[in-house]
Amino acid sequence: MGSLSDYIESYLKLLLDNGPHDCVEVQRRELAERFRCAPSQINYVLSTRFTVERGYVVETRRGGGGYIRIYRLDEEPETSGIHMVYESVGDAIDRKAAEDLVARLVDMGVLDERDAACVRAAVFDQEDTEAPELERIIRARVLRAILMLMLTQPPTA
Amino acid sequence: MGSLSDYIESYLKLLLDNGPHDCVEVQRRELAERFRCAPSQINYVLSTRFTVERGYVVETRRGGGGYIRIYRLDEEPETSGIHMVYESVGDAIDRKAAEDLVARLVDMGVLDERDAACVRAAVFDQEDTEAPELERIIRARVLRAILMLMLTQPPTA
DNA sequence: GCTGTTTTGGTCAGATAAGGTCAAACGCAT
DNA sequence: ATGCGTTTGACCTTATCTGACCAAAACAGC
Repeated sequence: MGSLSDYIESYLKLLLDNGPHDCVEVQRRELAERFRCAPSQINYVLSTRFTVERGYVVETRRGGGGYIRIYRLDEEPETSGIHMVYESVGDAIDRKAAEDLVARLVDMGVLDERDAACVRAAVFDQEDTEAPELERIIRARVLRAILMLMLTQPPTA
Repeated sequence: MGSLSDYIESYLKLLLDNGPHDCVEVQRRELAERFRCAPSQINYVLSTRFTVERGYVVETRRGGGGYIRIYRLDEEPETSGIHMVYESVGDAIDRKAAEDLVARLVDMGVLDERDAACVRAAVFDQEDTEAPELERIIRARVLRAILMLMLTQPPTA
């Protein structure tokens, strides 16, 4: 306990605790200056401590007026569907495994029927192409991305 | 949301929202003065945010009494959203065209922000693979499938 | 009707202002 | 001395903004 990364981490969590929302917006450059470190240090902190598995979502924008926005998710990461998605979806996944995952998420009550239908439209109701392995890889990516978004931003929220 | 371009964009959309028609007329120089920027900044905003793909048509005239007129293309909701999806999404589609379509559907009010975010997660926030053409084909299929579902089964319905 | 001047807007290359990536160096505990 | 988490720096990508120069439309005086 005492590394620069730890300090940056606590600083950001402090901002989250004190702010009115579960969200903070900072600038990489400004943060790096405040802590007198290389800007890429900030990326290191984000990628090791503010991951989805730990209950955070990070959103960024480049260019003039760029920013880094950190959202804190309210669920317990362990029990949530998020954890399951990370466990079940690897680099590649076949249709059946994907369908099973969606069914389980619906069962758990973390995914509603409409969301499930969207996911099915996006990843199952698709013809096969001539590149089955690439297809499994793309399916995994799309599935993970869309489920992550749905779970981190539930409907009506 | 903090860049000058963003402010100019919202200002113009505000004028469109408050005006009696789906059309607004401004002067480039006057706008540039209001926002204290180079006149060409206005062209930048127009060319990045008020494109046909996003549902706007811009008409200009030079010389004394010159103007910049922005029309917001207004389609009938519901049915035409579906129509647009069929028009815009062919056998294959690149990222930019897909993004523009989604932005336009949001603008039209037939797709809410969360659905849009899901679609973006599914089709844009994806790394490139080594098979770009196949990727464009899969993107088109996924995009069409998911948008059709979302439009035919709107949230809260 | 011409012609030149003024008033607009258009274009495009380059500057500026973010943030991202990755490999190598560092440093401490085992 | 090796391994892992940390830290840095060089280089890249994206988004925005400006300025110099160009083009068209209107207008004024002939």
